[in-house]
Amino acid sequence: MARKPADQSVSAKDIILAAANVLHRNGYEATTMKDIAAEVNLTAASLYHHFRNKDMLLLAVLEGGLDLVIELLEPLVSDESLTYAERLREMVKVHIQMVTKNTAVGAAMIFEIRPLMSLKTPPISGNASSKADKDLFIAKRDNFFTRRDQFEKLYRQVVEEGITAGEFRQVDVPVFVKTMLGSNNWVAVWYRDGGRLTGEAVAGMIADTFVQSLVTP
Amino acid sequence: MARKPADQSVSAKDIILAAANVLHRNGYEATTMKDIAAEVNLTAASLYHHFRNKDMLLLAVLEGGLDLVIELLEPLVSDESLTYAERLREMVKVHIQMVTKNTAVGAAMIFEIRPLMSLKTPPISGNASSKADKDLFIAKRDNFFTRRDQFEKLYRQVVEEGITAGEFRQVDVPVFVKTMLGSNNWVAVWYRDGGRLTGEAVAGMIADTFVQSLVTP
DNA sequence: TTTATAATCTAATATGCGTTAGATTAAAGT
DNA sequence: ACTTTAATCTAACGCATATTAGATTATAAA
Repeated sequence: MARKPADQSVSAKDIILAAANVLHRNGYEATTMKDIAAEVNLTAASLYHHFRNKDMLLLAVLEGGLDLVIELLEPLVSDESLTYAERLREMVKVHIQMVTKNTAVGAAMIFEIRPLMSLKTPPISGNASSKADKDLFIAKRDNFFTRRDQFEKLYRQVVEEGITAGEFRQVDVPVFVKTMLGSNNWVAVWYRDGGRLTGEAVAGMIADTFVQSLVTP
Repeated sequence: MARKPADQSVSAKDIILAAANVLHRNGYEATTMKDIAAEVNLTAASLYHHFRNKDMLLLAVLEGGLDLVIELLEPLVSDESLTYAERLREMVKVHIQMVTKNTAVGAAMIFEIRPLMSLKTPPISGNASSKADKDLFIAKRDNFFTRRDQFEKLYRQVVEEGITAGEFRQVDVPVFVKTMLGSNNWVAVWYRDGGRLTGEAVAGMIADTFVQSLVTP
């Protein structure tokens, strides 16, 4: 059928990974197809063999990152062998370590949301294929936001149940969770590999901060 | 000498304010000179009468926002009539209310940092004036980051002194402060006017979260 | 009233970027 | 061997954008 040789042939996954790196470095709008291509030694045009257009590629990055965190957090939410405080601590630790280690996750969490929100002014002509592309993009984008809500809901659930169980003090759950998410996501902004602290150490400290706040005797 | 008539003539401050709004809506790279100009009923070209170029204009926005928060936080840091917990609570409240009310502050705090970090590849020719512009930009940018450090230092000081005074538990101050900043800044991302809670209410809740965490008996 | 200058506009330039078209290369299947 | 098809390239197109040049308008100072 096809092709999958030695040094030629870069997989879609490779491209997604490269895009994640560039996204993390430069942000959404400042990331060019050329930049991404260069990261895998291709030309910009070649990327279109793997992805319909730029938005689709970047969306793939965000989806991948988000799916990864959700996959790791989900089992913790309902791990009956842990107290709610322990569940929350583990979640924060996993979340932050993903953000520091996996650039796609970092990208998915920060900065990249707004450009997706508003589908820019429809270019010009009612080109047939571009109309279909746009619909596909919108569908995928909506799906991304839905997953994002699911992600946030994981945190809410643990906090809510912890309150009900009397383990946590009463807080406004949506705001408290967003407060946590802000801190966790922000790590992607300031954390640098090889700095004073490891990602794990940072994760532990931030987990402590919120658990301490919640579990006041 | 000059001119400053009725309905013509838009001040630099007006333009900065407009730019702040657009920045807050669209992010750095997605903000065009045309967008900004439209917000004050001018053409893009007219903006160049007030600012040397786009970077300078946007930098003016960020500077303005940052200066404003610093100005408001500074007196709280050393207000001897307040406990450290009270100082911290007030700082968080002021910070968040600025972020929700003043688009320039929100812009200065989030999203807009990375594009400034890396001065993109020098366009092409060694145009004389553009070289000078670039130097000026770099100088102003460095100054911005310096102010940003000062801002962060305000928080560090209060936390440090609170620990020394025995009012707060022992924490890693740099990480704790960045954790707070993440939460506070993140508010600019999710807060919407007219939502379930006022900016003030949100500010109070987030302030509680961190004070509770710090002042565990 | 004249003059200087601030503030704005219209028009043009140049460049970077996303994207498309078409040719080329290399492997897999037959 | 031959054919098909995946993966890539080179070249080109079109568009939006930042920026510049030059003309125009309006006001303050003389």
